[in-house]
Amino acid sequence: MKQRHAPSPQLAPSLKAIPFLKAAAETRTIVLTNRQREQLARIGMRLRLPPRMVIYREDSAANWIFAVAEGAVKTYRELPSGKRVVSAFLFTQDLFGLAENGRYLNSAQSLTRVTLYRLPLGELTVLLKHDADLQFQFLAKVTHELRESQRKTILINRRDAAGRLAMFVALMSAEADLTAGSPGVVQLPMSRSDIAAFLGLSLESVIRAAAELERQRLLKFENRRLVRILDAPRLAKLVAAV
Amino acid sequence: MKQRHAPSPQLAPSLKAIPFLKAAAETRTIVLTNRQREQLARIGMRLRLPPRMVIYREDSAANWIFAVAEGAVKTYRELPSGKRVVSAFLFTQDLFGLAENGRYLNSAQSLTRVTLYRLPLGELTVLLKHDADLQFQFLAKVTHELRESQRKTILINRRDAAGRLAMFVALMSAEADLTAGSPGVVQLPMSRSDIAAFLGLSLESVIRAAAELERQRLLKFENRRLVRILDAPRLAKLVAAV
DNA sequence: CGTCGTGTTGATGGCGTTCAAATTCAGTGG
DNA sequence: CCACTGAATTTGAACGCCATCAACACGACG
Repeated sequence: MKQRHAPSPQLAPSLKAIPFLKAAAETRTIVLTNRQREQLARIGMRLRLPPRMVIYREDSAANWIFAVAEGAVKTYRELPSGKRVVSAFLFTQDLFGLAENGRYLNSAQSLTRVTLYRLPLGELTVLLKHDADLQFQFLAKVTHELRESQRKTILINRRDAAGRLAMFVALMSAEADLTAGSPGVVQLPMSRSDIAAFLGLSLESVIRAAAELERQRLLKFENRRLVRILDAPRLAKLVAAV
Repeated sequence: MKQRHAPSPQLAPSLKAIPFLKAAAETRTIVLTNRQREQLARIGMRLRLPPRMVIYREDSAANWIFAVAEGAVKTYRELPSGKRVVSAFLFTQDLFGLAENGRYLNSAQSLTRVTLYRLPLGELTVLLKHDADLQFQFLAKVTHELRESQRKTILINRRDAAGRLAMFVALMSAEADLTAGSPGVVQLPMSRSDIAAFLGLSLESVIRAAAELERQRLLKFENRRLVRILDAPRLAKLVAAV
């Protein structure tokens, strides 16, 4: 019945977000207290899933919110035309399971082997209404996601495919920096099609953009799931050149 | 305290959002209690501003969050290239003033004469940490904005200018429905340039798209600030045809 | 009546989409 | 270890749409 003490930091539910209030330099991410993580662990369930598993479907009853402990997940929407749009890629300490009126707004699928925390929305709501500090962390997290979403909108507004792909790699690179790994080498757990569906480009355009960035000696696509950043300063310049 | 003496719904701070939990049909929007609105009114200040007034600038210290009581506001970003991107248009019961590390991420400007509530972020934070129910309403509101932002991303993904403009008019129409007004007639408090900057199109494309929608007898642009929806069903079909 | 900001129309070129076909890659089983 | 196989990726060619540049109209305001 009793949970083990002090769950591993990687595996206990935790959230990644830049606070909206001014914070000390080292407080770049919000941190849950051990007690809060224990509370979340108590109401939640830890799941391990293989790649390509559908976690939930659009329009189904939204009974849970999910926190990524390890691995990568994509959320996507099916448009009436049959096209798939990837709303977001989620990594360690990200939350997903956005709902409206008790229904999920998109579908979610694992990209890699993932470890998730599945939190019952009803119990979580009760918990949040009793623990304002915990809720504040969630508020900060959702605010963080809102910022990310607005950034994505700006990204999508770019007309040039190479610029969009550069921004995407920069994004993934920032992600990778948080999870260690050799600098300048970025893992891409998603397929080219997923990247295209995320960037709002055709698959072919993504590939041509990748070729263009290699031609410019900014990036080197070592293989399908690995990019090396060859010239970070020039890449940053291209990313900023909106 | 008697409910009858409630402050005017239009003017007291209030928030508009569809809840993420399943709710009764009539509970389509969240409602603050009178007590909560009084608390917000106590720490906040009511402002009346003329059109075209800059409310805050990108990168300046984010000391306040704003709630629209009446009127229309736009938030926008200046890109390095000098282009302006309109992040959002805000109307009655919307919240704006998104910050990161104590700095605003965009600028805000009034489009019409507006009445705002200006809430000091520090005091609001304290209030939220003491009143979990109130905070929950803010959480719901930010979640709502996140959904809106994701919808906008999908909107922007459309390639055809006419489709984007149709979606925009549909959006404004949904907005107008909440604030009364004759059905089928939609006010556009923003300029064509603003619409273009919001939709990620050139000004000329917006105008041509408008002409195209008139040619198809879907809309009639009565004047620069007024559209009439001529054929709602076909408009809806075009909007959905993503 | 002039002027400036806003809105409109026309012509051209570039870039991404689309359709089509070739090629590589990761499994799988022999 | 190697051949097989379907999926993912890559390359090529033509077309269409939107951005851009340029000229012009309109309307509010002095």
